[in-house]
Amino acid sequence: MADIQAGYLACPIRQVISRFGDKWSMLVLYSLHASDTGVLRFNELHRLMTDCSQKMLSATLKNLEQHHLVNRQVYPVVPPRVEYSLTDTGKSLMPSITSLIDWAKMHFDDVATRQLKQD
Amino acid sequence: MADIQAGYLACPIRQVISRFGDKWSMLVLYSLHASDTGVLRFNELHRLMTDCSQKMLSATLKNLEQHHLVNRQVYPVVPPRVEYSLTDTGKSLMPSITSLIDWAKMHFDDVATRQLKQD
DNA sequence: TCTCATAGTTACCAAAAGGTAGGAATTGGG
DNA sequence: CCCAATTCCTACCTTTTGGTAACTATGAGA
Repeated sequence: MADIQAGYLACPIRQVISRFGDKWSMLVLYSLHASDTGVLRFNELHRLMTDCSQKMLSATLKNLEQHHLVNRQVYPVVPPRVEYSLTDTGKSLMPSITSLIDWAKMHFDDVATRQLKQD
Repeated sequence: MADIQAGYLACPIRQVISRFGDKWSMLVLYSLHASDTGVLRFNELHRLMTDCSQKMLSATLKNLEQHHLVNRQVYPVVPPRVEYSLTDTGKSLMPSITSLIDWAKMHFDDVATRQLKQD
């Protein structure tokens, strides 16, 4: 309770929201987490998230890399090969994210169904 | 893994992001969760989140109410008294949110410190 | 020489989010 | 009669977010 008011920088919720509260970050993290090898190339990610533009995927990955949640491994070949994977910090975040996802799976089916009935 | 591609409506991450990925929703939920009685009036919430404008607090609460995460109890007195509290669905979300918060507390002190050193 | 593939970047634009300031409704108290 | 208190709403504006489309670099293969 007390720490809510304890200032902008000290508030963990704001930290979370400002870092992966955007439209695509969690999806990227979860995609990497859920992939067989834990490693995905740019276009592989893009194929998993077709409605994310190249621009946004690129920006999202850059942001996640800057916050040390994903690794970016570049192979100097042509055509370029770049592989993304979760850092240890990124991996440590996944239980919290999957917890959120599990909650959503349990509750949003109802909501979606309810909404469909109403519409 | 497979369900990422399974369409927009079926993706639980998008459901979460679109519902409480905004700037204030999680803060409201957590404020209610962390308060002594579990009940807060509009101005009490506002005092806990002074940098949230009245407009945004009002909009956030309306949104959370529409998604059945908070109850809105109106007492027809003058001046008006409106009390907000978590619904059972809202309460069921809290473990996931506190998990995220705990993760952030563990990891963002480092990040903040690192950033301060670099700046 | 022409094309293809990869992993982006850039310019431009539209939409959404969010801030500020003021209003509105009500009625008990001075 | 006027003001204060509470919970909003509205108009207006700025900032942020995100989309589209085109462009870049490079070397391998036709």
